[in-house]
Amino acid sequence: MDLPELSKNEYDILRILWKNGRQSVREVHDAVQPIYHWAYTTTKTIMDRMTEKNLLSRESFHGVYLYRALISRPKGLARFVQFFADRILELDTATVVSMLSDNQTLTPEEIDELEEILETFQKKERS
Amino acid sequence: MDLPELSKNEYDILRILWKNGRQSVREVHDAVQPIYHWAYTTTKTIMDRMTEKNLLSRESFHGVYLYRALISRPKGLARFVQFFADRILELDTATVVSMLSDNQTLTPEEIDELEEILETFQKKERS
DNA sequence: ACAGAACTACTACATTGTAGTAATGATGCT
DNA sequence: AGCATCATTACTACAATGTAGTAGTTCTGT
Repeated sequence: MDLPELSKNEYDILRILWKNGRQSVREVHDAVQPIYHWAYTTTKTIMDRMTEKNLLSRESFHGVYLYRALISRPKGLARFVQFFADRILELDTATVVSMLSDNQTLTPEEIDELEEILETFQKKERS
Repeated sequence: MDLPELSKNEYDILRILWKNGRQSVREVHDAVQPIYHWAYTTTKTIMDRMTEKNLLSRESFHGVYLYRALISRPKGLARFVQFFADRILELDTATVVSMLSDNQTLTPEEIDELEEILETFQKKERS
């Protein structure tokens, strides 16, 4: 499973699921509501497409589907960090990663994972 | 002219033009080549669409079109900074802006402009 | 003056952003 | 228990974006 290129929408859906574990469309929808003022069916469509792409899995639970993130947070973050460091800040990713780690947004294990992802990714990119 | 939502592609084209001033498709194309391995016509299409949206202007110069950015760098950056601070780092934009300013990626005037943009933007967003 | 190279306009098709509609299933009320 | 209503789902739709091909036009070197 290689590093996906997530859209903002997709990323924000994942963010909810990383935070709250498995949830229904309704729950995710209510959670993104303050940020995106989507119609309910918009949330649904995005989540279904993400399921097709294996970014999410879903299982039926008492008549409703519950969705779950299939990629880790470091994996979801990596390309954003890469892009932001590289092309907005124009500095190396290490500085940005250290902000994330100071910040305790990610656990130390997640930081490790992120660092490793970025390393292999950058190596591949240069070749 | 309100704050545009730029795609990564669009942003990277603008980045070239901010750096180098007015350029032909060929020049921009060669400059993005290391990052995106686009076909020449892809670069062209993106730039034409950006022209339609008034992100770029173009003028004919000895039989070739030269393109120029119509928005300032702080304007182009603002939404990325906003998104990144808010949803990736989950901290306020000030911290990120201070990185940009330490970094001398932007001139002090550009930093000022960026700060102002973010302020009004966030005010609007909350309302 | 013409062959080939570069440039431009137009077209194309898949994916994403955003949402509506119709069908199906669950729930509450009488 | 039976029906009206509400929520959920599947399917469809249409514009914008990502990515590129083709055909026509212009330039340039010989």
